[in-house]
Amino acid sequence: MPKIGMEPLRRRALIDAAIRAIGERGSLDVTMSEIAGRAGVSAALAHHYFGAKEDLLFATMRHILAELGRDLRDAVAECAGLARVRAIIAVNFSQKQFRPEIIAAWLAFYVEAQRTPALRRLLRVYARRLHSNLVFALEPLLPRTEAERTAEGIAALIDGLYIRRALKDGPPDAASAVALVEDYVTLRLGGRHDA
Amino acid sequence: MPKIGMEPLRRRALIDAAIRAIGERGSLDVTMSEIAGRAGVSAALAHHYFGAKEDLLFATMRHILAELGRDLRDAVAECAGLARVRAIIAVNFSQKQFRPEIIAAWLAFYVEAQRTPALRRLLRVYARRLHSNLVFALEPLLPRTEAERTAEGIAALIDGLYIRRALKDGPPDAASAVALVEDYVTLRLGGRHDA
DNA sequence: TTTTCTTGATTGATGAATCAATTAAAAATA
DNA sequence: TATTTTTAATTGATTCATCAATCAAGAAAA
Repeated sequence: MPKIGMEPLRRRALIDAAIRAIGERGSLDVTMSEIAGRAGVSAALAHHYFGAKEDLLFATMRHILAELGRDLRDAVAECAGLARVRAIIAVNFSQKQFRPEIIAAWLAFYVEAQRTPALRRLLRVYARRLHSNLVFALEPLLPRTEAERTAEGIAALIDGLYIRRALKDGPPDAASAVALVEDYVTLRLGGRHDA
Repeated sequence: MPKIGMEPLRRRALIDAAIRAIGERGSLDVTMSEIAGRAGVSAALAHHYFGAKEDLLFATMRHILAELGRDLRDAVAECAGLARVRAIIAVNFSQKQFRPEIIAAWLAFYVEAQRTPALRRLLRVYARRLHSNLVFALEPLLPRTEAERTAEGIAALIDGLYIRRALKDGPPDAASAVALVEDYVTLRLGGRHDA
C-alpha cells in the first residue's frame, strides 16, 4: 500500500482554510497566520508548502475553479440544447457554489485579478470556457450571432446576481436567481423551444 | 467676494486622486502617500483633512455615488416609461461612468463593503434607489410583479457587465453593453411598447 | 498676533518571509 | 531485532519592510 506524505493533506487543508477565512472576512486581506491557524498548523508551515502567500491564494482560486469545472462537466454530460443551458445555470446557483464563502471569494479574486496577471488569466480562461459551453448549447436553438449574444447575457446575469447577492444578508436565494436567468433564456428563445 | 479656504479644494483633489489611484491599482490597497502624492500634497495633510484612511475612502465612494446620482437625476428628468428606463441604462454606461477607474472603484468598494458596515449601507441605499427608479419607470408598462422582476434583471445585468468588463482590456465597449440591456428590456416588454 | 496650512520625522503595529532548531518517521545497516 | 542514518514535518523566534497615524514645528495668510 502506497503510504502518502503529509503534503497533499496539508495543502488541501490550507486551501479549505483559506476559502473559509476569505469568506468570513469577505476579502483576500487575510493573514497567513489566520489561514494556517484555521488549518491547525503554523504560518511557517503554510509558507513551507506554498512558498508565498500569493501562491496559496492562487492555488485557492484554482481549486474553486476546478471544483466548479468538475460540477459543470458532470451536470452537462448527456444533455444538449436547452437542457444543457439550464444545467449550466443550475450548477452556478447550486447549493455547493452559490454560498456566501464562495461568492465572497469570487468577488475578492475578481478584484485581485486587476493586479495579478496570473489570476487575471485564470479568470479569463474560465470565462471563455463558460462562454463556449453556453454557445455550444445554444447553437442548435439560435442563429450564431444570437447565441453569442445570449451567452453574454447569461454570463453577465450570473455574475451580476453573484455580486448583488454579496450586499444582501441571510442565506442566498438560489431559486429566484435561477428563475431570473431562465426567464431570460426563455425570452431569448422567443417561444421556439424546439430542442 | 467670499474667499474660501483650502479645505474644499484639498478634499476634492484628494478624492479625485484616490479615484485615480484606486483605478490604477484596481483595488483599495493604495497608500495614503500614494493618494496624497497624486494630489500634490503630503500624506500628513490627507490625514489632517480626512482623519483616517477609511474616512477618505468612504468619502470617495460617496463622491462616486453622488455623481452617478446627479447624472441619473439629470438624465431622468422629463422622461417617463420606456424612455426613462433607457435613460437610466444610458447613464450607467455613459462615458463618464463606464470607464476603467470608476469600474475598478465600484468593484473594489463592493468587496470592501463586505467588511465595512458603513460602506455596505451606502451601497445598499444606492441599490435600492436604482431599483425604485426602475420600477417606477416600468410600472406603467408592466404589472407590478413583472416590473419588480425586470428591474432586478436590469440591475443584475448592469453589475454583471461592469464586473465582466474588469477582466477585459482596451477601452470599454459601452455601446454593446447598452444594447444587451436594452434588448433585455425589449424582450421583457414583449412587444407592448405602448409608452 | 493669531489662525490656517503644511510637512518631515517619528512611532507603533502589523504581517510576510526566513531560519535554525526540534521532533517524528522511514530507511538503511549491522 | 536493535541501532544508526537520513529524510520529512513542524514550529518559535527573528528579521525586514510597509504604512497608518501622530506631532512638533515651520511657513503663509489674515
